[in-house]
Amino acid sequence: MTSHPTSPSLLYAVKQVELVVRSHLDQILKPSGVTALQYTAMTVLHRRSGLTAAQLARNSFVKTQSMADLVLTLERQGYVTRERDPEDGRRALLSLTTAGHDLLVAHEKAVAALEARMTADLTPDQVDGLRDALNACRSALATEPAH
Amino acid sequence: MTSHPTSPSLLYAVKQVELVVRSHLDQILKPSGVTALQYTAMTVLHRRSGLTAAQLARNSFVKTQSMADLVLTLERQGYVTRERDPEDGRRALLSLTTAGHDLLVAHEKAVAALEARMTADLTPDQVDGLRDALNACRSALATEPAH
DNA sequence: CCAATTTCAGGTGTACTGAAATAA
DNA sequence: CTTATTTCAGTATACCTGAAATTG
Repeated sequence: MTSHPTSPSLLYAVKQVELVVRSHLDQILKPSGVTALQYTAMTVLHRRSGLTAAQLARNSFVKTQSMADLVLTLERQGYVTRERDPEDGRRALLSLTTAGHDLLVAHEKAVAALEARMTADLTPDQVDGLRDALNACRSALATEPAH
Repeated sequence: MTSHPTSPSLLYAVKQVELVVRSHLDQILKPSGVTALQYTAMTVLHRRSGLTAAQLARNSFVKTQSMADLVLTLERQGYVTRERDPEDGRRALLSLTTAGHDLLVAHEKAVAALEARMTADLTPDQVDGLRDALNACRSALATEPAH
């Protein structure tokens, strides 16, 4: 349909999927006391240990202070540790603690099941196409959003 | 076990696109003083005038109180009005004011340009496929997430 | 001095829990 | 009585602006 003045756009569709995913993810994570955003940051740290908060922030398109807030919470909860970079005293390198790693493992299955449920009505080819398209969308917009 | 316990997932890809879109949208909307979420709610009201805050909340997979907060802000800013449903005194029907409508019109082009930029590297077929896939993902997860 | 990162101070927006009031 | 909706009170997190401090 191309007749709506503000027809449901792709931007809206992306936001809707993110909202419904987050509502389910929050339900899964509620017992652990971490939010979907905190969990996401932890999965990034798991894959790329030793990042600084500023690097994490750029990766997530938020201001460094916002990510610093989130990291501080995770540090207080004992899921993340902060160590000075011996080669650059300005940097505080982040990594998961054992508790942080355990938390990821504890929810691995439920999160995978959520993703499987989300894509239940798609063919494998459609899933691949969705992944590729999303990555292309991210890349196309991934410029510095003016700090 | 062997490779990535938490490899980049579709859930993560969706979140990444949402984050980068929001960072651009916030830049576009900053002069107006509305956030990306408030703007999104207004586009929904534009398409479906007369919704209640509770209906809007369900549409966005958030608690009614969260949406009530957002609506209150929009009302204070003069973008939304609230009128009692004459047929059901419990309900407060929401609709855009002229100012609210004008705000949507004022940003229509910039938002469309953002979407065009996002999909610049995709073929028209890929865009259609992305839209269909996202809608399927939303539908597959769109159950009541336990109020 | 300049650039990157962190930190501090302060503020608004988002979203939640829990509970109470209102009306069908 | 039950249910849907709104409203009130309080809290934690998310995200921002602006500025200062540290180090390279």
